[in-house]
Amino acid sequence: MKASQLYAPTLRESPAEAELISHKLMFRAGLIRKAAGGLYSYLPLGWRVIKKISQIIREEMDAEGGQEIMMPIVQPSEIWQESGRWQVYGDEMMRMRDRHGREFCLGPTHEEMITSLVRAELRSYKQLPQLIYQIQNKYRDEIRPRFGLMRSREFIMKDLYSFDKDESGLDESYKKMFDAYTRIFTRCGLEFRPVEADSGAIGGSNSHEFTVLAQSGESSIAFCTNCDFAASDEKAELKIIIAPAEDEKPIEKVETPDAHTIELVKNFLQVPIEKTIKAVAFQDDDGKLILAFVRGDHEANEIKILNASGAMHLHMAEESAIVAAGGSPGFMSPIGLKDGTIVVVDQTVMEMHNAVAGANEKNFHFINVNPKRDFKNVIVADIRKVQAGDPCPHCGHELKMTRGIEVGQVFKLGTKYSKAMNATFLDENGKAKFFQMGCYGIGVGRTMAAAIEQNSDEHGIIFPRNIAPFEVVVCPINSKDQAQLEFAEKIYEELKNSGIDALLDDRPERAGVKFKDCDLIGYPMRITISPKSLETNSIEVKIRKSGEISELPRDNYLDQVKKILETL
RNA sequence: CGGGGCGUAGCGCAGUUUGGUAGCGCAUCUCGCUUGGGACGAGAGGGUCGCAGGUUCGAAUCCUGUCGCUCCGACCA
Repeated sequence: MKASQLYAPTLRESPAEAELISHKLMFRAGLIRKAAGGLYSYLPLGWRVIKKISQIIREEMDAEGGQEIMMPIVQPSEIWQESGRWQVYGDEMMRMRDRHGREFCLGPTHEEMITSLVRAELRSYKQLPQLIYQIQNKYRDEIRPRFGLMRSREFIMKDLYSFDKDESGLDESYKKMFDAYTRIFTRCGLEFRPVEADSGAIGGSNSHEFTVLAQSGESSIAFCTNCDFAASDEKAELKIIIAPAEDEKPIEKVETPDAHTIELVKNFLQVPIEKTIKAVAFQDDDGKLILAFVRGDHEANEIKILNASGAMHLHMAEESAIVAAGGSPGFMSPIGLKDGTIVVVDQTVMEMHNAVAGANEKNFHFINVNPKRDFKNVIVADIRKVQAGDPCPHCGHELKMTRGIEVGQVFKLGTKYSKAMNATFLDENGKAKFFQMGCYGIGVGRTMAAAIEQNSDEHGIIFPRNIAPFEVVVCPINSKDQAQLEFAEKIYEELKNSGIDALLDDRPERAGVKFKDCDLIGYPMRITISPKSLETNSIEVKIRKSGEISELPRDNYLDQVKKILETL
């Protein structure tokens, strides 16, 4: 490809709306353009990257026995009615009617579609397992699309669905995909972690998210400094922290004027924050009060509280509800509440001794609270959020927190969809059984964005070689100098002939302009052709990532170029 | 859905307070000059000022409505 013919409009300035580095750079480098909120066109350079990522995904899916298919984007409502998700999905689903008034949606995902497809044809255990995938646009009418390709309404996703005859088969399929994902993101040049995740609304028993480490990420993860453990902050299971043993003192009520926050209480009573217990009040959809207690320096984890309390949804409690249950906002404890109030206490709180907690009376706290002795009728569970410094639940070493971008997830669905949609096969004994299913997604556009988010500097993108729009750009200093241009063209042809994905920047621009564009777009390697090249019969190689420059003799540069590319 | 901000040339913005017939930088086109890090000079093209209605002799500017974008939050996997 010659740059003079390439549709790659680069910009000096980024649009005002772009917040993330990756968003700005994708826009400035001419990779994408916006059509409307959350809807993007991929220009030639951007699409080349997408195709390279897709190809890596294909190769790894196929290596595990995946078979590529293509299902319709437009899906009939009936299959969604069957699974019950036509209602559940809500406003996030893009819906439409045809001329006869029949309802359809633009597929936000394809569990229903694949299940309805497969149940007609896969009838025997002998046909299992099956790993079936597609790479295709998905539609989710996000309440707030943002960050360019990170959260868009139309996005490219690889979704694979596994069908197994039993749970151990599913375990195997899951493992295959887990390993394939690890290879895919490694090949894409990403620094990532598979993290244990909450399986959320898609359902199922087991789930990992593949998260690219980046400060701008939307999800927060905890990871161990010693072992492989990593989990999303919502999911991370925590060990009980046992406080040092103490003699239990009798409980005592003390006046704590205006000390309605933990900070004020600890200062007023001169106790360490680890000796305090704080409350968070929620109500469920029916208005029922749910009080959660965690140690003063800990944060309550809503998801865990939800699971522990059995509620469907939680929202912050109204003051009146707290008062009605016998509590006093800012001065709450599980002691002396009215019967029937749901109280969830963090497991670590139960191990505290002679602690400080509210007295359920304005301006009063209890001291010398011993939860095991003093708390009655409470649910004890792990309900706090992980924080930096917590011990790893696997090995006990210190956990650290980081932010990340979720680029893929793997779910064990089990029989959730096969049951709902009555998808069965006959087993060895001729008995009908539900498929054990798994689903495995990768956001292709998001992977591109994440790669850029993780690989850039003040000059622009630094593409990992495997997903770069071109591996090498050949850049004559002065394209109007016929000798230089011819020299560059020869190099370009030689690179192409030896299988290297090269671009010739033959634009009649000044060298500075071309260099700036090369850096902005982020080709891993630039080969500069200058008058000196002609004189000494050599080429100059510049590595985008390191800025390193080297002279290579014209005769045998190809092997060295290949060798260097291997490292990028 | 709540709260803030914004819609003026492809991009970034000024002009709006105090109505008087639209401007700057970048980009684009032509010519000259220049060619190792976004040069310079001269010239040119490009905007129903988001849309609709109203006030006015006159509206980018004031009023009403509407659409869209965007940020924070809530919601959601």
